[in-house]
Amino acid sequence: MKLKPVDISKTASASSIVFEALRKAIVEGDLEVGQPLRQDDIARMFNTSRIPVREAISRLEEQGLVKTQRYRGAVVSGLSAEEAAEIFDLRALIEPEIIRRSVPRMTAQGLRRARGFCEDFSNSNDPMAWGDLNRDFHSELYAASGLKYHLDVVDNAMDRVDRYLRAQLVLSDGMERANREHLGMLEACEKRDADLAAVRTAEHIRGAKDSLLEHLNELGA
Amino acid sequence: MKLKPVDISKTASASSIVFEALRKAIVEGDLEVGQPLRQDDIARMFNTSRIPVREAISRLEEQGLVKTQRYRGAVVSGLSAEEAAEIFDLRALIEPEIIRRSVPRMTAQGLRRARGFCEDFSNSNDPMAWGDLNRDFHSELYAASGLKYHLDVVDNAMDRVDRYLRAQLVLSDGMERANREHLGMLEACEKRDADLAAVRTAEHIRGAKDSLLEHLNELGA
DNA sequence: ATATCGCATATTGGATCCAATGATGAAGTG
DNA sequence: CACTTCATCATTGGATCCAATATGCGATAT
Repeated sequence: MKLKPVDISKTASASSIVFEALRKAIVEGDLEVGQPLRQDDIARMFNTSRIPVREAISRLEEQGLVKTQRYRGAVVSGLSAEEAAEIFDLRALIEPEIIRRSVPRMTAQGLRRARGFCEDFSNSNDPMAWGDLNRDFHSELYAASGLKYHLDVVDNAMDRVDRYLRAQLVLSDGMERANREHLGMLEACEKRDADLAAVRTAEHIRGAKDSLLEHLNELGA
Repeated sequence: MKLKPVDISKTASASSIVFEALRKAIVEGDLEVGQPLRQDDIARMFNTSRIPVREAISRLEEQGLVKTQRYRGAVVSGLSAEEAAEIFDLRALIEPEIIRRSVPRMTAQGLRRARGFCEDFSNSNDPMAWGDLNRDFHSELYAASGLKYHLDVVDNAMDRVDRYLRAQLVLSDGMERANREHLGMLEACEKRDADLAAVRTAEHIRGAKDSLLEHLNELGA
């Protein structure tokens, strides 16, 4: 008899289910910036009491996804253009380093998976799916690095700007350009040219940032 | 009548008091790695119920300072040598960039404060105080950058390796060397040489990492 | 008419209680 | 004597209840 071992001690608790659901909803923009999170409402939605909801909210706050004021509840936190820019800058600093250390350790399967995400991304016509595929692609390229802490930091950074990233993709040439740049990154990885991959990753992120800021300015002006 | 305005809505809740106290105790090494955090005990210590304690613990987990298993509670999480090294690497990547952007914006007062921390650090004979003064010095140099998100990330990184940093300082020439390197960083800032400050910051962090790993190997061998 | 006060309601923070699960150890069985 | 079984206890996760605070609206006074 062969069984796939599953760590049963990690079965989801109510609070982590609520946390993940809220996190996803906030990150993907289903909940608007500034919208208050009513503990009662959320508890009813998940058929639980407010206790797990409160734990979830306090974890979200620790991640910077909501802001709470005592006795006044939590609201989805947004970013100013400057704050978003800063986070893109941090990504442009870290992710090239991750991919540099990842390239020499990438397997053929990993590269195939990355190419798969890249193609799915370019073929998809569903703007809702773009964000996920974009992240899948990046994550796949970074996974081989084995840099767990770096990946945590980048994941949080991407969470914080995810909604802006999605906006950037639907803007004018965002999609076409992301695609082109992804292919460039992928090629560099396949050629095992870590430095080139790093350079192209940095350019890719800075490009997304600049394009986003431009459009934000247009909207603001 | 003149009153100093205080934002009363930010007065600490029980859960945040517990959170800060536990965080400090873990970061500074007062709680040993692997030690379980009993909700009841902690609640008694703070004269509250377990509810705020649980919120505090879930926030600590979000920060990576404890690990919890369902129905088995939370334990203080430690780092392997590799994980500690990875965090130092991330610091060596980010902090030079922060200081580079900070240098042109530093005020004379800021530089004076930094020099003050640096001198206190070098004059102090209390190993317990070294860790704090070291962090104060770094924070002061970084503050002018205005890079809030970067600073958050670095703060968490420092929290995670704080106990190792303290260990490194008491090791052989750790203190003397940190002092020398701090002076070098400070000089560069005072000369308004951002690039030099960045280089010296990177060397400082990599030096601390190498020295720490060496000694860990000695202990392990 | 407007500003202020006060009360009713909504909402959060925390305490207490109950249920679910993991640890411990004693008794029974081969 | 080793090994299993099962009952007890300790501990966590969640529900319900109560207290503290904010918000909104209407009455009242100027």
